[in-house]
Amino acid sequence: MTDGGSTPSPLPAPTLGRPIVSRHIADDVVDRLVTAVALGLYVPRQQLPTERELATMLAVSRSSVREALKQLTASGYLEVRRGRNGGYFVLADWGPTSAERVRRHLVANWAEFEQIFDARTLIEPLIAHTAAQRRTSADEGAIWAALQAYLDAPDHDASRRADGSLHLAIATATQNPILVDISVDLRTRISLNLGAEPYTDEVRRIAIRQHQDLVAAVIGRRAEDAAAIAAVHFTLSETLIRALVERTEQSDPTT
Amino acid sequence: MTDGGSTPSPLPAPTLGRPIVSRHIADDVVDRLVTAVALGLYVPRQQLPTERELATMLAVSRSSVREALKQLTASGYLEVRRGRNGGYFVLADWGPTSAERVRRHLVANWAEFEQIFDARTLIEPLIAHTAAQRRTSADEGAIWAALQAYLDAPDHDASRRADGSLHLAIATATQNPILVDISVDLRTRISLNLGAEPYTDEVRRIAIRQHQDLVAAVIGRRAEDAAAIAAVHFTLSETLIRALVERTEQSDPTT
DNA sequence: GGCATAAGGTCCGAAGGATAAACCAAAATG
DNA sequence: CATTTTGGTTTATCCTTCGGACCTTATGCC
Repeated sequence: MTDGGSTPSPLPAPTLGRPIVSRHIADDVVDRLVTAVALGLYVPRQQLPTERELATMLAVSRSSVREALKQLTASGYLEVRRGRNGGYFVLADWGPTSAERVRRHLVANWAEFEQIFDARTLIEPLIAHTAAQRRTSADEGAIWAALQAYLDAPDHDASRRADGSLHLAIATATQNPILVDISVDLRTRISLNLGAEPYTDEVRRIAIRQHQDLVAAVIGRRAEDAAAIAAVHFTLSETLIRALVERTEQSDPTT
Repeated sequence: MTDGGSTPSPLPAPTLGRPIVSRHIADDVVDRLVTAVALGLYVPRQQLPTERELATMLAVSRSSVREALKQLTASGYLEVRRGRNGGYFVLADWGPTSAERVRRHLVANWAEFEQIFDARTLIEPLIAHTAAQRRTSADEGAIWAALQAYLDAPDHDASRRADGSLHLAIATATQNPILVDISVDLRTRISLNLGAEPYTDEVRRIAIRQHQDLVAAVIGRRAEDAAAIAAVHFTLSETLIRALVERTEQSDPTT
């Protein structure tokens, strides 16, 4: 951009940000579905609504839904079965399949991960703090139920799903939908890029204890404690990812 | 949170959220331009880039830019002059023109305002706190320059613009773009709905003092102080808006 | 076995957006 | 007065989306 010479300020070309890209409906549908699965709304082996149902639910044409499902199937996220009782099913091994792909994906988006984790360890304690201050008795019930569901989770997937519900219930207790959105957004951005947060059994034991403490603090209105526990708890995910990266980097340092 | 679906079924279909609506390119352009003006990138009486320039900058067709400019002109946000040295100019009295429209707009979006202000008074202190801890010497220079520009602002518009730059500089000092985005987003959502934050001269005196204190705390790495000052400072806007609503409600309680 | 059913798979045409390009009209500059 | 720079207009074309109609596959039930 050449200097016109008539502008008094040293900003001849005020940037308006990135170019506007026209997104297709199918891309929006993909985002919705990926987010839904990432948040545990649909779990592996579960069947999605039929194409026609999805089209109605999302108020888009079946063609657009089909385009989205086609992309997700091609990416290995979904499996399709034909005929009666057929439909689209969530696949178990979500996201990048090989360690190499995980590593490549992680390092490629490392800067973004750092930012997300950082923002999370800053904001989630604030959410926990606020939730402890503001939670209603209805929130108490929801949080307690979510914790119970988490403790009772029979398998890995159910546990991951319940984890999401629990944190959602706590965020909801802030009484502020914007904070809920931010929390969900941050978690989604991690889950979207990873397929899922890593979640070994050892980690689960630690998380169980932390979740119990966090719930106790929020319900007991001990805001400072809740914030502190949340700070530690959300550092856990970050530690895990870092360990995962280092592991995969060791196993395959080339390429 | 209202119940979206009214289907009598016992919740067999997990909700995927709101229907997907296809947004037009022109709407995106409108959002960009409104945001740019709301953030002070363009001030009243200033000329926007030409249609052809905007089309190139945003990587959309001139037709789409024209559609957006047409909407903004029809809404009273922009003025257009033809011929050489013509173009689109930002109008001075931005946003709803009559008090009645302000009032209607405010009460219609009141729930959202409450949420935004609440989230802001929670998050901005966190940002100030973090900025005080992490600010580099480069940030110090930028923040100091922004404060100077704010103090030197000759008129109302320049002051408002400098206010935005100052808070942007502080958010940037957190070293986390996600936090910057959140801060900008919250401010934009207020400015978008209001046209501008109210900004009387009396308020400006208070804000000047608060800005000086805030900058001193951030630069002095006094995180707790910075958070406390930010908490007070961002309450100011809320108080103002509430006063504005009550005033307009008094002046015209009907309709 | 055979048939109805419920799913995905395919195809087509209509309608509307978005784009690019050419051209018209107005106003300032020299 | 001619040139230039701006917005204003028109047109042709391509792509997306939609809403159907219809085909294919496989299950469940008689």
